[in-house]
Amino acid sequence: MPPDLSTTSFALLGLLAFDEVTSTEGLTGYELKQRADRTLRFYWVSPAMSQIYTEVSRLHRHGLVDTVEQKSGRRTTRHYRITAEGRQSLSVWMKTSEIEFPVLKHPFALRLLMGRLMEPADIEALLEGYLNALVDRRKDLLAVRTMLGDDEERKFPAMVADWGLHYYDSETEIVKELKKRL
Amino acid sequence: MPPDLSTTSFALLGLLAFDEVTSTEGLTGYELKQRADRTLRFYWVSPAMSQIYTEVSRLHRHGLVDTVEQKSGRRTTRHYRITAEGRQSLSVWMKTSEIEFPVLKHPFALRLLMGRLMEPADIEALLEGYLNALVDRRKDLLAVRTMLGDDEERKFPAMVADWGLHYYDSETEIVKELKKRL
DNA sequence: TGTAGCATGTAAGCCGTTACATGATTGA
DNA sequence: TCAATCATGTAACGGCTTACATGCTACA
Repeated sequence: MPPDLSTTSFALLGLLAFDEVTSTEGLTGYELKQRADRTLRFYWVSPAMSQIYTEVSRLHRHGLVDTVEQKSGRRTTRHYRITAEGRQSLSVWMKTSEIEFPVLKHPFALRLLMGRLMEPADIEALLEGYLNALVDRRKDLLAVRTMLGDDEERKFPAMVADWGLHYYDSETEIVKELKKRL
Repeated sequence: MPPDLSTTSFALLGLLAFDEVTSTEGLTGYELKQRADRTLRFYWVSPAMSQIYTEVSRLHRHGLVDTVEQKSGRRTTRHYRITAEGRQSLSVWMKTSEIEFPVLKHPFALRLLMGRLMEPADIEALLEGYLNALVDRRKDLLAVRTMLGDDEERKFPAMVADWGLHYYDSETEIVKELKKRL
């Protein structure tokens, strides 16, 4: 039975599992944050640096990762790698944990809900603002998608990136329609 | 300048603002939770009862709501109404607060991201499970949408409900496509 | 030489949850 | 009379953020 860790913990462990395929020396906390910014943030969250370090030492305490330390001066740089136990735990978690329905925290939709309290021009500006934000986000995600390419190795991250792009496109579509309906 | 409250606080204040149109005696914490379950949970969160009571007394402390108390036996039932100051604060918040890009916590997408660690049959079951959950959710939201009807009074909640339905339909569509791509 | 990026961590505190405790009212 | 629903609240704690503190490395 895998230790009872948060989804975020397992998500980070997943990043380490994925990294294992390509590299051997493991990832630092800093690098983990970069990976999270590139993938996790679109479908989960990208935890703060301080949170990354907390999670990674928790994983270490449970034996799910091991570390390679590099000393330079009075500083220690730690590279984390998933262990056999970690792979096992992750796999069990993937198969057995309860999967909650997605949670959406949508500040734009929340404000539209209270549209009665705003001027028509403000509502229009609100939706326009969201459309612009979507353009930026889509650009970021498309860059990730392009980087992933079409090889088998990254098939699943690519699928999830396509999923995200589809979502952003769908949002753009409905928000344009809603704007017309104002 | 409105007091610095969480988005959830303002969301609850928004429910009270909306209620004011139709009723006069205000809402209890319990009723507030029911409203949140009907609307907020689809685009934000439906806070736990304990959180509702915490927020509502915070709003009271800031003078954004007032209370009408009904005593029966040794229990007190409190009805909360938005005050003029509350309306003002809410309106300022709506116009001036920074609007963050939506946050999606998507446990299904997160697992698909690590698809490499699963058997093909498990991945299929994962997506199938999400499709089923979407059917249930859509049913709930459709019931809400139907209840809202098409009168001007509830125009914005209706728009946001339509937005939600569009989102669930879009998810269903892309997940079916992804299933084929497996 | 100074600043941007790499790198690690602690402390304080907010938001929100679950568990627990209590009591009134309605209707089968 | 007993269960469901209405109704309120406290305590403990988890997860996560921001602010703060520190130091190395490369390069303009």
